[in-house]
Amino acid sequence: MFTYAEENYIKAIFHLQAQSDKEVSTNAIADVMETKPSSVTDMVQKLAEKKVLAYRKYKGASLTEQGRKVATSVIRKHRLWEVFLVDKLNFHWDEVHDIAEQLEHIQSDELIKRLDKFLGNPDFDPHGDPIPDANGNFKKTEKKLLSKLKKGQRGVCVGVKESSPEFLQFLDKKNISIGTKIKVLGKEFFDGSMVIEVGKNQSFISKKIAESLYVQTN
Amino acid sequence: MFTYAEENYIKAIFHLQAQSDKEVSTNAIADVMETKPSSVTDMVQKLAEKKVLAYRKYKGASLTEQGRKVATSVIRKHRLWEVFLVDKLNFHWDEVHDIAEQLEHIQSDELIKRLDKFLGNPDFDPHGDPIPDANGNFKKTEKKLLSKLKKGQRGVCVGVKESSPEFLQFLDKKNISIGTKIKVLGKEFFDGSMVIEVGKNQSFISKKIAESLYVQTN
DNA sequence: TTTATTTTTTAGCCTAGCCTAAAAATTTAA
DNA sequence: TTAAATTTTTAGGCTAGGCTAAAAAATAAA
Ligand SMILES: [Mn+2]
Ligand SMILES: [Mn+2]
Ligand SMILES: [Mn+2]
Ligand SMILES: [Mn+2]
Repeated sequence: MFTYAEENYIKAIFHLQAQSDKEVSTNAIADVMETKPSSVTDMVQKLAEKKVLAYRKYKGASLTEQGRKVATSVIRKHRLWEVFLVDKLNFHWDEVHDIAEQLEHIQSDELIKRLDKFLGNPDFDPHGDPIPDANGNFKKTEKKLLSKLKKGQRGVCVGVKESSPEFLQFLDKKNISIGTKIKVLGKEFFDGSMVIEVGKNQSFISKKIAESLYVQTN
Repeated sequence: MFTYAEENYIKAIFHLQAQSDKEVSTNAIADVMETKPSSVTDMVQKLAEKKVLAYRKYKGASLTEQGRKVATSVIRKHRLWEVFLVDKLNFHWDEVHDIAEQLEHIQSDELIKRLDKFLGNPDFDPHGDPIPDANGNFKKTEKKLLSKLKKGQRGVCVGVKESSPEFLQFLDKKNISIGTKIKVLGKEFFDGSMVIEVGKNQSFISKKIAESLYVQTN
């Protein structure tokens, strides 16, 4: 139905819209797709003809319901495969993204149905990102950025905002992973840095890090 | 390194050479690839430049050592994924080929290493075809066509020469699968048909079928 | 409210992989 | 050993998905 390139564009636009919700600019898409704006214009015009997005010249693109359906399907596949790689093949969470980028394009509804079952119908991927169901619905959770916590508050790490290998490896060094309990021991107003307790140890965390970690408080 | 199309051509040429060993003709390749001979000429010329095959105008193509390496790697992946689909996701053996055609192109040595281990380092795929090791070596077996058996001889089904869903579903109806014990009760000289014993039942088998089933005698 | 800058689109070109039609080489038949 | 049939290659064209350079529109600055 859709080529790999088309699926990747649709997915990228979905993620961009998740941030701002408005129409997505040509340049923004070119940025995340690592292509030139002129190539993006070509592609969004084709995707508009295919009815997966609405496109207004000089204004931008926004996915139609059909487009959202395609996007969530690809995202569902990506995240299920990541669970497979970590849970079944014992990959580390910083190694799975690139392989999942390939696997997400494999076409077979039956395969995904069975994979989902085989994995125990997981709700979250190894980075704490929610896995949409077959209808494209995400389970809502009340996670917040670690940076929002006040001194003395506790939270459980439930996700990462960015899942680059570099950042994930940094978290490993700090002994932080999904499920880790974190307590804010101190917070520096001036630069937003924090001192946190992880297990029996305490760590210094910059603002940048505190803004890349999702926690759940209860 | 190689595109999907290139990998598919290389794999097809490998399989054609496995039959005859000589140079493979343009038409033969076009046939199995379901493309036109002119497209094949284009592609083999490109693959010759990439050193995966030797090509002599009007004579045909034959894989180099490098080409064989690529082919066996793709075949290894295809068959390992088929094992995964059948053993882990409970697909039936007639459903897995098309999905494996996609999965065989996923690029990650580490993935295949781990998948192989996860599956228990299988030697054969669900159709009885040998899975080459990481160096491209196939385990030799002394299988023969069921049609070679004489009246009274027994054998165990170890493979199918052709694995189209239609044929596999036909075998299901006859209660034949990998590991099934078969005894030749009668053989018709005139048309090569056979009467065989499968479990407690007996079946009539045409020559075409008897020439599509591999058995091992001991 | 002009002018300058930035963003976006258009025009034209490229490669991969396919196609058809025609030419050339090879093989088979007479 | 010529003629006919088949196989293979070449020539030219098409679509997908990129690119650069130039034009046009939108936005920001003066
Ligand atoms: Mn990922
Ligand atoms: Mn993820
Ligand atoms: Mn197969
Ligand atoms: Mn097989």
